[in-house]
Amino acid sequence: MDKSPEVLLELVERLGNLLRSEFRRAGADEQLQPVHVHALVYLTRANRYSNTPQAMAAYLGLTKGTMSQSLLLLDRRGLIERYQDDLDRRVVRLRLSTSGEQFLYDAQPQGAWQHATRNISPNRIRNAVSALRETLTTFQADSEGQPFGTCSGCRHFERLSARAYRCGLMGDRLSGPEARKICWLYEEKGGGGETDEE
Amino acid sequence: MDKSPEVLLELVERLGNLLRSEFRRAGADEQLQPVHVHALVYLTRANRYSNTPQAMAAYLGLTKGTMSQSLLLLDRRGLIERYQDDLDRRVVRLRLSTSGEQFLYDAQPQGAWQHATRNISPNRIRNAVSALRETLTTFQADSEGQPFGTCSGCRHFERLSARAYRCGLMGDRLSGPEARKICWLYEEKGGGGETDEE
DNA sequence: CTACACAGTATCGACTCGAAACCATTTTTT
DNA sequence: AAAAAATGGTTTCGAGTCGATACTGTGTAG
Repeated sequence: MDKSPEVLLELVERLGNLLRSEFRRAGADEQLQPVHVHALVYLTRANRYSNTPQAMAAYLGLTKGTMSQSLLLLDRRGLIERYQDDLDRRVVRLRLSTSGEQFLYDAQPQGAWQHATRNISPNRIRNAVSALRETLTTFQADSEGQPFGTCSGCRHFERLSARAYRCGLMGDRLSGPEARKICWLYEEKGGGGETDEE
Repeated sequence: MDKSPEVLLELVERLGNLLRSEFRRAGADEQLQPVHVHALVYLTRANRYSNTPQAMAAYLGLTKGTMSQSLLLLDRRGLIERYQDDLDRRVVRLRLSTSGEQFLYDAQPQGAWQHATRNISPNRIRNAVSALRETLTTFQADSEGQPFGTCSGCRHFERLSARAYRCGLMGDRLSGPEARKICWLYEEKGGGGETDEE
C-alpha cells in the first residue's frame, strides 16, 4: 500500500494552483487572465509546427473556439501578431510582438518558480523531471493522444551535422534553437506509436 | 547553464493542464466546473482545521467571495453539507454528502493519473515527491505564506502512543487517518518559521 | 459597551468556457 | 471538373468563474 502516487498528484495539483495564481498576479497590471499569460509563455517555446491556434488550444486544454477568443484579445492588446501561412491559407500563425516580449520580461511570470527551485540540487531536479516526463507520456498516450515534446527527443529528429538538424516527418531543416522548442508532431522514440492493437 | 528547472516547470504546468481537463471531463455529467471537482477532492483530504471555506479558498488560490459562490452551488446540488461550528459561530464547516462521495466514486477524477503512474517505480516517484515538496515549501514561504501540509510532517505534531496523536498547537487529539490529511496550520519542522528577519 | 477584527455572504461587471453554427480553404470522391 | 467531405478558424450564445467591494453577523480587546 504505497500512497506515493497520490502524494505526487497532490503536489502537482497544488503547484499548479500556485503557478496559476502567479500567472494571475503577473497579468493583473495588463488586465490579463492567467490563461492569457500562459498563452504568451507558450509562444516563447513553440516551434514552426506548434505556433498555431489549434496546437495552442490542445496544449492549454481549451477548445478552438475559446482559444480564438483569447487570441483575439491578445491581438487587440498588441501582445501577439497573427499572420497567414503561405502554403495553407486556412492556417494562422502566431508570434509574440515586441510589446509581448517586453511584457513577459517585465512581469516575469516564472520568476517565483525559478526562485523556489534555486536551492534544489540539479540532480534531484533531473530525477523529478524524469519521473514526471514518463507520467506525462503515459498520460498523453492514454487519454487523448495529442502529444507535445521537444524535437530533440522525437523519433523524427535527425542530425545532419554538428549543428544542422532536420525533421524527418516534415522534411524541414531545423536550427539548433528551434530543435529545443515544443513540437506538436512529437512522437516518443522507441516504437509504441505504431502498434496495431486497438 | 542548466535548463532543468525550466523543464520541470513546463512539466508541472502541462500536467496541471491535463489534470484540469481531466477534472473538466469528470464534472461534465453533473455540469460541474473543474474547480468544483477540485473542491470536492479537497474535502476528502481536509482535516478539522482545513474543512472551512477560508482554508479551501487559500488552497485553491481563490478569494473568499468566489469560494462562497462555488460552495453555494455545490450545496444546492446536494454534493456537500455546510454546518456551523459549535465554538465559533462565524465559521462554517464543510463535509462531503453521500451523493458527493458517490459522485467522486463514479467520476474517478484521479483515475487517469493513477493509471499514468502505474509503471513508474516507487523509488523514482518518491524522489520526485521529495524535490517537488521542497519546491512547494520554498514557494509558499516566498510568495504569500499560507502553507499546507499533512499533520505527520508538521512541527506541532506529537505522538502520544503507538496510535494516538495530538496537535500541539491546538491541543486536540488526532486519529491516525486524520493525521494523514491536509492541515492549514502546517508548519515546517526545523525552525525557519520564527526567524525575525523581515 | 464601544471599537475592531474576522468568517462568511451578496452583488456587480468583465471575462472564460464549451457547444454549435458558420465561413473559407484544401482534399477527396465521383 | 464538379460535388462532397474534411479541416483550420471565427462567431455567437448562455452559464458560470472570478476579483473587488460592500455588507452581515459573531467574537474579542480596550
